[in-house]
Amino acid sequence: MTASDPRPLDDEQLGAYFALMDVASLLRHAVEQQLREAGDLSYVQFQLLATLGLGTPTGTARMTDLADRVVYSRSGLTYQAGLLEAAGLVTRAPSEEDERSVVVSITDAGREVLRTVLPGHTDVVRQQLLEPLSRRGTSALAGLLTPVRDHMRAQPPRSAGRRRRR
Amino acid sequence: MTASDPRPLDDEQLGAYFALMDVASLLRHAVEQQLREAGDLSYVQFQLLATLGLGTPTGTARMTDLADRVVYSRSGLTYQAGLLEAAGLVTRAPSEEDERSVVVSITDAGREVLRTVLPGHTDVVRQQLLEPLSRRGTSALAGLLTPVRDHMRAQPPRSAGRRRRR
DNA sequence: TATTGTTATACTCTATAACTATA
DNA sequence: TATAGTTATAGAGTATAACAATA
Repeated sequence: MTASDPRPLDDEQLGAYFALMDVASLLRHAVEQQLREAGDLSYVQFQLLATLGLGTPTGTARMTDLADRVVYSRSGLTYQAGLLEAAGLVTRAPSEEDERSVVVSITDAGREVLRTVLPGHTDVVRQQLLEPLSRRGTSALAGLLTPVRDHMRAQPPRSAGRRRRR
Repeated sequence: MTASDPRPLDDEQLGAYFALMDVASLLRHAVEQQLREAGDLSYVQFQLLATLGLGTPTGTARMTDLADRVVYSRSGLTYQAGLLEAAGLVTRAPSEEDERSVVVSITDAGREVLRTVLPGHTDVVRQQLLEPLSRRGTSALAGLLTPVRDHMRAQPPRSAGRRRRR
């Protein structure tokens, strides 16, 4: 527990904070519309498919690891994974190493949906975010925010947090 | 309507996009927890109060202007404004210039809640976002994202969009 | 006719707590 | 005992369409 700085944020700090939140919020809204129309996916569902299909070599992940990465509660992931499974885009099977764990795998149909959705998705991201940033800005933004994400993720994990705090 | 670029995003572009979305998502989650505990506010409600209390000289705004800035549908804003009004944090009154419009005003109680919530809010933003960014990074981030927000907002407004597209 | 705002409604999503099963 | 995951449940939030009132 660090002592808190009593000074209010200055205009530049507030500007960075609100700009970040507004841009992400507007972008997410735009992107969600595209995903819904192109593939009947929510953004969270897209994140899950993208994590499995683009972010791992095997196309598989444990439920808890997915929850820590994408969703903030275990039951939330169970719900979303259930929807994806019902749509045939992922499968769930008990892990062979640890019988408590469940391994989620993207299916061929899941990869197909990802392929279908990706071009339009890319268009939206390019038009809304990347175009006004330009090449150099894109690089700078990634350089700034990637360490921030790492810093945030280094803090106590979301899925287990509640449980451990009892 | 611009022709779409058929090339997929490269790693740097994907990195910037996902880092932005992840950071905003994690930050929003952290901030929402603080707002709920400190002042029983959702993030949207905080945005509304902050827009009125910090973003305008008069502490007032029209419903439609608030909707365009904060929420994405008129009915969504009616709902949130209703909650804030029931809590005594804002008032709503018909505009004198245009009888169709409703002017929302932050109350003293609303400003008080804002004051109560702000120090803890600031702590979270500082610890999660600003500290790892450092001074220079904060400035750079604001410089990158403010034009992006302007670019996004220059596009057809959210509240009227659906209606006009009929 | 177009715009402002509200209402009714239905739906999606999320989190909490209780529970089962395995380590 | 601790961890992985599910279920039941309840609540918050959002959007759509239909509506009333004013410009």
